[in-house]
Amino acid sequence: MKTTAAHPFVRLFGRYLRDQGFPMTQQRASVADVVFGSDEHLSVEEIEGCLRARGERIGKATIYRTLDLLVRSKLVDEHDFGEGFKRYEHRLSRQPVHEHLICLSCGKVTEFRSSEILRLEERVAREHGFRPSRHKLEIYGLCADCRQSGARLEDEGLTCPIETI
Amino acid sequence: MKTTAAHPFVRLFGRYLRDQGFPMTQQRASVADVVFGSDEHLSVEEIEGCLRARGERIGKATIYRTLDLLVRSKLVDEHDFGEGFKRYEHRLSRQPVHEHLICLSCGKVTEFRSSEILRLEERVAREHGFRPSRHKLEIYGLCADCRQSGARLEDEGLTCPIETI
DNA sequence: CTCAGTGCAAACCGTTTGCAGAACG
DNA sequence: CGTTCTGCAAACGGTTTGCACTGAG
Repeated sequence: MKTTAAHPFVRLFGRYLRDQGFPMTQQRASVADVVFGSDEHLSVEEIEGCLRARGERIGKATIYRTLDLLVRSKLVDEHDFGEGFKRYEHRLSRQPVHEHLICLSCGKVTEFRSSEILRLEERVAREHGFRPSRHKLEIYGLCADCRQSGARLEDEGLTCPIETI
Repeated sequence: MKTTAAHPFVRLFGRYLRDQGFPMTQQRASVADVVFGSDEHLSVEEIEGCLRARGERIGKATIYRTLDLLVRSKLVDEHDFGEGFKRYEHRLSRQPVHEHLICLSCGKVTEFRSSEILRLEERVAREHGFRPSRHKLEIYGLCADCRQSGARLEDEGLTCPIETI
């Protein structure tokens, strides 16, 4: 049942479910509690691990189905950082719109805000007759820690840079 | 054999292969020719279709392996627009760094350049001790055509916006 | 001849789905 | 009690891999 220390934001999810005519089950509450209780960008595997660490065994299918509801509710964002699987991040207690710095060595994700990007989105969209709905700005590279521990990014490619053709 | 009308950029790929000690085969030349011959963002399925239309039957595995080489050579960029599969775009005859507008209704991809984004990348990275390697800016929404034909993006989520908590 | 490349089919892996049984209201 | 959810396992789909065969040098 795990009524212990349920994250307050879980109630918001409960409201969304009620609005949509879906019941709040203990599995849904548990998955939501894990997601709202972390400020990381969690993978399904990590979520499953957190649940198991609490002594709750919830099937992957249920986790996926609950994440789908959380994303629909707009309380949670889904990200694909090109790792071959998705990551999930709740949108509460943080700036609703933010961008990501992703370390190519350790995978750490850092968030940052930018107002310029909103202006840029607006302007570019206008120039193309495009109605923007959302954007994604990701900067990939090496985080401070990995730089210091001497991590390197392999670089191959043509010996003659294409610009010199 | 298809010596007919091979795209000149294929020779660059040949040079890369030679540099790496790999032979240029007719399959590799054909895949490269299709990619360099299009200014679209092609999926593997589309590449396979182009090859078939020319009367060439090349196995998917070979196409994937060749695309891997093309990406390594930095002559081709790999993109994931969240469709569940990858798209490939050659980097020649166009601005090497550019961003994408992606229509959520018809899937059309439009490119644009932005110098602000480079400055922004530089500044944000410096603020976080991050060494940037590349970035990705994608704006999702409705293209002009889809707007005119009355396309809509469904929107659900909480009835009470989270900002009002 | 030799060795890497190719093509087929099977494996992979994150994710989705079908269905029998459990749980909510 | 009916309806929805859950959990298992099988299915899915894009991508990767193993391996016998082919072909280039």
